[in-house]
Amino acid sequence: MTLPLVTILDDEPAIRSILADALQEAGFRTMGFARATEFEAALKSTTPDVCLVALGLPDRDGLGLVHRLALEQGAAVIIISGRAQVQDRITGLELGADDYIIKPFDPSEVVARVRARIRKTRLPETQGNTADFAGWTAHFNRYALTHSDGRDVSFSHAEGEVLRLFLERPKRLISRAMMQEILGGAAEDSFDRAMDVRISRLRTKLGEDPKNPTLIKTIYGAGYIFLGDVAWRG
Amino acid sequence: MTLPLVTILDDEPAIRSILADALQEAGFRTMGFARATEFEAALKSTTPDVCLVALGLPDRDGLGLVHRLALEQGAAVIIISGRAQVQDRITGLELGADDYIIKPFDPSEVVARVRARIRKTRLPETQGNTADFAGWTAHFNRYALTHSDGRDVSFSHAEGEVLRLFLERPKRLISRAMMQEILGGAAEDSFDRAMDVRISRLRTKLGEDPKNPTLIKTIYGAGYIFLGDVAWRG
DNA sequence: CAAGATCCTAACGAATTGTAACAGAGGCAT
DNA sequence: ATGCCTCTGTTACAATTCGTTAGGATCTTG
Repeated sequence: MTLPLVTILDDEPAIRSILADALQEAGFRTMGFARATEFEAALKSTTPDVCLVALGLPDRDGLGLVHRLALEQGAAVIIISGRAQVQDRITGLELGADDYIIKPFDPSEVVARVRARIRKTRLPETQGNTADFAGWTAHFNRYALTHSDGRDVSFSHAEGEVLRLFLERPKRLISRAMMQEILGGAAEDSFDRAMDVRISRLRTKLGEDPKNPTLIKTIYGAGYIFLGDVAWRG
Repeated sequence: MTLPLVTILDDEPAIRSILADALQEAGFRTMGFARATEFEAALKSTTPDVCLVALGLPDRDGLGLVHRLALEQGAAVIIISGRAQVQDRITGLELGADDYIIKPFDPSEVVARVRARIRKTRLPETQGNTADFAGWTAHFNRYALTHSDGRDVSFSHAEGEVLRLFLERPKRLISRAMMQEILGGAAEDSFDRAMDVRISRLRTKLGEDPKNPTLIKTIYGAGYIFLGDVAWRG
């Protein structure tokens, strides 16, 4: 897979470049933004692994942004702030931030904290080829799903890719961009219904009620999310 | 699932009890240990969600322990240390710690950081996704509302955002600005009735009497307020 | 009560998503 | 090769979501 992507949102160019340098040196890709709106626009087409967010931006109070990022995007969020009060840190963390770094900071500590985040976010080496969820057992080695009630459905390679993608990231939002990237990242052209079709077919095999899917949820304008507890084995 | 378990490993009884109190108050189970060997013995029979680990223990160098914990147990590890040098923090984080808190610390910040860890590890349980209020139960994971009288209404993502916003702040005034902030933070540009419409649709689904809303009250010129007792669970 | 600000909501439409139907590419046995 | 089957992207159209608009309702102020 590609290098982890770290976004930097701060209105001070100096800080952006310090962080970008340190992070790139440490082996990350970076993208910098001066204002929240730009950043949000970029989020539509990419999925960062870690987002560094400054508070006190000119165009928006960063806290709300943090909240949405953490909740919807499921990305790791690290606040970088000049506000050093304990209470500030607490509210930042409560709103969904993963970490809170106070200015002035040491770039290498930031790098270390980013690494710590990524370590946890990145998947622990796709374990096995069998996973249990919601009464189903997915056998990736033989391309089949078995249900505890006896049903036995086989799935194709393409369907398996999507299923695995979901089962490896349960309860996290998966953006279309990420899916394109991880799966056969074909044309970004929004005229790409291929992914929808794959998901549609997978839903059918899982016996989802089209009007009311319970396992694979669509988040309009954002992506999909797989609900259901997954247990991998072997 | 049961309450999240937090272990505290520190040789100073005072610190153990301060942390234990704060964490229990915040709704965690805690287990305290004075020395690493005890702690390791306990690990054989339990799996903590978060481990607070002091460095400079009498019987063992904490760093090695952290490393093994992070690597083998996969548990979230937060170092609590008196060593404040940047280099200490970096090596701690590099060795696998998730966070590094410096003594002296504020107990409530520790709680906030523990919560932040757990949120990422145990999304389902901790990130409350079910709440009861006024005869309704909101199931955020399946985007549905059920009423004790049997009604079953589904809601969209955008509606869910608003509902959650309210349920997380019952009986408190929520200004329009705050809503813009936390929700789709679009343009503050004046003519934004989008929020009104969202609320309107939500009210409809809740079966509010338009003339006399009992749950979502409008405070003319100030914002909204959600009345009704909310009980989050799971 | 008038004037103006603020809020509600039905209706519209752009964007996004679901899925049935079609078509091309291989695979495989005949 | 031929015919049949499966897999999978493409197309076309239906359905859904959700912001915008606009006109009316409601509130505050003087």
